[in-house]
Amino acid sequence: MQTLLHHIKNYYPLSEEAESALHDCFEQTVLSKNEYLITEGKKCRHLYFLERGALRGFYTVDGKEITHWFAFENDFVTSFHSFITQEAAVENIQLLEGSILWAITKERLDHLFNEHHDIERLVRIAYEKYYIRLEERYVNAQFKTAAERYENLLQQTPHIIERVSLGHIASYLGISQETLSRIRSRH
Amino acid sequence: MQTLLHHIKNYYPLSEEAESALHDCFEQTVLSKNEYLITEGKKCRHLYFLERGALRGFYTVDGKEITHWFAFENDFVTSFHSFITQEAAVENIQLLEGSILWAITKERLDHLFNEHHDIERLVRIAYEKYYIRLEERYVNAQFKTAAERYENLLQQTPHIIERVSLGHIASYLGISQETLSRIRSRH
DNA sequence: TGTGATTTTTGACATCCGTCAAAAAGGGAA
DNA sequence: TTCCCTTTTTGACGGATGTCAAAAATCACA
Repeated sequence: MQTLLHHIKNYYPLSEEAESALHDCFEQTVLSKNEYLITEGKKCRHLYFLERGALRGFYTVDGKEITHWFAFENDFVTSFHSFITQEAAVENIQLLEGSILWAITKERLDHLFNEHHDIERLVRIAYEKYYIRLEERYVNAQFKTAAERYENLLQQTPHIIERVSLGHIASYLGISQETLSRIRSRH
Repeated sequence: MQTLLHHIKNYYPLSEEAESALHDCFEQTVLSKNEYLITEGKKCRHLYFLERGALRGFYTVDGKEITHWFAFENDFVTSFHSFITQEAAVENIQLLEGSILWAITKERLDHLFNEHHDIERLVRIAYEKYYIRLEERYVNAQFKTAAERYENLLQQTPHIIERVSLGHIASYLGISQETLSRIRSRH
């Protein structure tokens, strides 16, 4: 929990009241490897903070799993579309490692927004950072070669190789596992 | 200006004071076809609302222009990364048609956030919608074929064909103009 | 340590797409 | 209309990537 509060200060320094209100609204969730945090078809009611562990988000298309993001320590995660719209999720979130998460419901978060302007500001600023990050990923996905995307991933998340299977990484990069293997073999 | 205020109500209904404060902070900008709204290397100080017209955002890589978005009526536009961080822009925004825009500076917007909690909420909610839209574009870019992406674009923005050259559209789809031409010729 | 399951690599082949080059079509101005 | 410039299409070719199949390496757990 201290990790979460400490991390949040990177976005925006909260008042003590806001901080303690936040403290009261998050609940710890501990799950083990391969379990599911969110399953497609079900409404996603929580926003999670990942204190320790690793997750992946994926769609299933024609029976194939398409991993579209990974999350590690200090990431906020949820099925964003479902959390915001409160419609059924179209994606799954699975544990790649045993993980410790902190969860807050949408109702509680909305309530916090009403009570504490600075919490809404914090989230507004967090959205800005996450938007910029996604925009960068988008440009990479669309306009760089598979080899460049792989290099990029290694630079930004060097330890991902030790924590995530190459099959999942290939899927994330939008290429086949065989192609990733060949990219790696020619350095 | 009424268009802007009317459009904003789709996101969140503002108090009268907030609405009139907003009203005072936007300034009209009129530019003609092929002019630049934002040039790479320059800091982007404004967020724009596009009342009438069409724009494109693009990077230059190895002397080639890579269009990564289009904007039409009722879109908010800016070089997002530059506007948020106030660093130099890495992209250009160019007019595809003569356009009417409404501009607000970052300073004024931040000031509005402090004065009006509901304006910050409005923007927080707008970010959510824009994030979801980008997420969808990301998944499309990464995991769909060129032909599917083209079909998708036509469904979402049917009139784009009449307003944007095929060269720009091909660039936006991440394919060469020749490939787009072939996709179109086989329906 | 041994065994079976999973992950990763390698090979062969077809397909999609980019590039270069040139032709065709379209648009604007006198 | 005619001319010129821009946009779009078409053709030929090569390279990158996907798919299928099988071998090799690694991992999990008894």
